[in-house]
Amino acid sequence: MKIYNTLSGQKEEFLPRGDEVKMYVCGVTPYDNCHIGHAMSYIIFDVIRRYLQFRGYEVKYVQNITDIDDKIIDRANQLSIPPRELAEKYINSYFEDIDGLNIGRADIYPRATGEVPKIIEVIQGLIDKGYAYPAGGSVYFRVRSDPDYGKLSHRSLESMIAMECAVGGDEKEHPMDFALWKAAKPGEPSWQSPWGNGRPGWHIECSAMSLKYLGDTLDIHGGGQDLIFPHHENEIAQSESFTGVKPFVKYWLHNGLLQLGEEKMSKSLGNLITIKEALEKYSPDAIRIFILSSHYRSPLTYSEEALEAAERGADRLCQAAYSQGGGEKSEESVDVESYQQRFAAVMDDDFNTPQALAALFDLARDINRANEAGLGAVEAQKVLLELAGILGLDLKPTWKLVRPVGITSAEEFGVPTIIQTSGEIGSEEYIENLIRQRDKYRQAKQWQLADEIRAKLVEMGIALEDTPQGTVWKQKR
RNA sequence: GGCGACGUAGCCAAGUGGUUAAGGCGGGGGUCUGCAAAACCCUUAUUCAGCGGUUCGAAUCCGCUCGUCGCCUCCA
Repeated sequence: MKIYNTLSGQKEEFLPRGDEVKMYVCGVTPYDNCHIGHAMSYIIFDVIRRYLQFRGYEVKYVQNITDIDDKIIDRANQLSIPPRELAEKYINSYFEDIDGLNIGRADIYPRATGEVPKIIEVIQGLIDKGYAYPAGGSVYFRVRSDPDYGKLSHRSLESMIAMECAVGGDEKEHPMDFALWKAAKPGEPSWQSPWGNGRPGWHIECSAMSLKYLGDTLDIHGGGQDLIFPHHENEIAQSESFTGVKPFVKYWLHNGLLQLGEEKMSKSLGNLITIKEALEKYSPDAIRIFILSSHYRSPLTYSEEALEAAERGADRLCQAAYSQGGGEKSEESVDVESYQQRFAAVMDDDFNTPQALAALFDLARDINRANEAGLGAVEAQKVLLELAGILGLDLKPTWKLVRPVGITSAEEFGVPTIIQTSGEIGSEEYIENLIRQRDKYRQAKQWQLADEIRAKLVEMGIALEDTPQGTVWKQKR
């Protein structure tokens, strides 16, 4: 298996250090609802984890929650609620979102506020070794003490300072030095430390948590490309300086960013579509297909059109997974092995999900073809579901079958122009009664009346399909 | 200003030196169907932003031009 490593800028053979793959992905700062840019990142790493497991690896997956930072404090103050309450609310919202998108949960979700002792331990260690210094109640990392600083983002300290963006902090020795610990301001939540009351800086929690839960070296560390600098660069500096062990991370993986229109979708720009909004309009499978149909390292632009295309694609896969063959011949006619191999081969090449999806669509066509010819495709359908499952696609059947009814008396067509049915309007009972009524008209070859009912159902957003087994229907999204 | 990515059919999007340029959506024609729907079959890029170069051979490598985007500040 080959994986593209941001650190080397190349695809590398994937060789985890132990039996268990140690995987860490940067999580959310819960001060607002997540948008589909976040969904993109978490879906991609969910697929990577599922695929590793499929390939037989044990995976230990840790994802942090930054439940204390400037934005949480600001927003909480605006709303006049405690920061903890705000964070709690959006952590719950986050879990609803990932569950809704069929994203598997990480094994551990450590929270910054729950890891303060470990954070203090790491900071103290860095001070002791001369990599950090306290100043004015805060503690800063001394970037000049790390000769490797800039190796992930491929830039030099000189080039960073060249842009006179060196902001603030007269107390810092070097403009690029960054905070490990922030001195408490009045009214902010704070913790006691050897340097006075304060709270953790942004980058230090990830170092502390990954060291604590996964050890000195991780196999995979993931996140969006916007985290490469400064966040991940700083994590490397902190972790490698603290442990003296290199590398901190064997494979750095970064996903491309979701664009909305001409710009990156982001909370600060406010140009976003939340996961909840997306899930109201589209199925989880459609959202996943949309995201996985482009390579994870490429940027992707959100559009309604693309999501709708993905929705139809999801329908197509689902249809193929559950369609019934007409024939008696049970002999398997699809070469499932070639599809399994093709799927694995493209996923082995830096998780080429667009190619993996292409394989699934080809397999779906083969299944339909077999069914059309009355040949067996049961095994192929199982394989389709299995491979789709690696991409986190559920392919849940949405069609419901209504069996045909016989005509019991001619009177049933006595007052044919009035569509009447029992059950609460819009309920399943109501819909299925209408379908049975239409069925009777069809058997009596009263096409116009039958079509009238179908038109009424279509108006209600119900799609009908007449099959040899009966009429199936579903609510269109 | 520095670093990086990208520009492939109506739309989305793979492919990165050599047989017919994946796949999805959409469009057109057909089969099936009472009609539909779904499905299946055929079809939809002689060509990969433009211009040069390297090569027996390039969408794929190199240079330049144009255009778009990301990072360098909080961000998945």
